[in-house]
Amino acid sequence: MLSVDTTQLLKGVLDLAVLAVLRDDDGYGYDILRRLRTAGLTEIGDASVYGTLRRLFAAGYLTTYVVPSEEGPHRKYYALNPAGRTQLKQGGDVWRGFASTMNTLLRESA
Amino acid sequence: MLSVDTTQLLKGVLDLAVLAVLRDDDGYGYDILRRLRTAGLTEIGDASVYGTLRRLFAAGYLTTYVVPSEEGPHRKYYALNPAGRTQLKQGGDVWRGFASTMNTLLRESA
DNA sequence: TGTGGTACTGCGCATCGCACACTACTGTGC
DNA sequence: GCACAGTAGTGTGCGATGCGCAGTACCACA
Repeated sequence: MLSVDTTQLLKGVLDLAVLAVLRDDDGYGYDILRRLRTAGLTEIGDASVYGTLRRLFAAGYLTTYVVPSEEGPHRKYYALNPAGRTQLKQGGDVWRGFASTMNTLLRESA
Repeated sequence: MLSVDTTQLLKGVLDLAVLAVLRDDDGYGYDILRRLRTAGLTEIGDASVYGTLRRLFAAGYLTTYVVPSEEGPHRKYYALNPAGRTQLKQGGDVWRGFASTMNTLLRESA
């Protein structure tokens, strides 16, 4: 409610983060969650990632395939398709522009 | 819905942006809106700014005083109080950490 | 009189991250 | 055999927040 909340900062950026960690290697939800947490987004919730993956898939940015595992439940892998790569690129540009604007605002203390 | 939406990126950051533009000079809503748009947040909605000001005030980060204007309606000025300055500082730190994490994620293309 | 710019309020909506509960499979230890 | 932890996914509903839009009000100018 008050105080600085990372949750709100994630809005609109989690999509981008998920696309980013899928750029070089396909991944399944649980693994992507670990990648994001390892990367520094330590407070991310599991439901957020699964939800994001479903949204990105519904939006046509990802393809998916199921792989049975010998050490647990099946894994639903996701992979970037061309539209996803375009989105990642565009999103990155928007992010950089936005971040740059914010940095300027925060640092104009002369 | 699809495409890259600046709206979502603002979530949680608008607070910070408003605190930032109030750091050096008090301001009233309409003026703060102009400052933010000038600074680069061109697509920001007026209701967002007014709402944010009310929230920040309710949270105890701002003081306010009304100044009658000779060329239009009265103006409700807002000013940072000590809690607001603390919040600005902390928020800035959180933002920089978060932005740094995202930049790393987006640029790990070897 | 009416049109446009200034300035603020309130209502309701859409998005999205998240907590929580639930299902389900595997391996380990009692 | 059974409880338990770790892995993996789905579905529901909530809360925070930016935004569109309507409404109010004041001023200047034609």
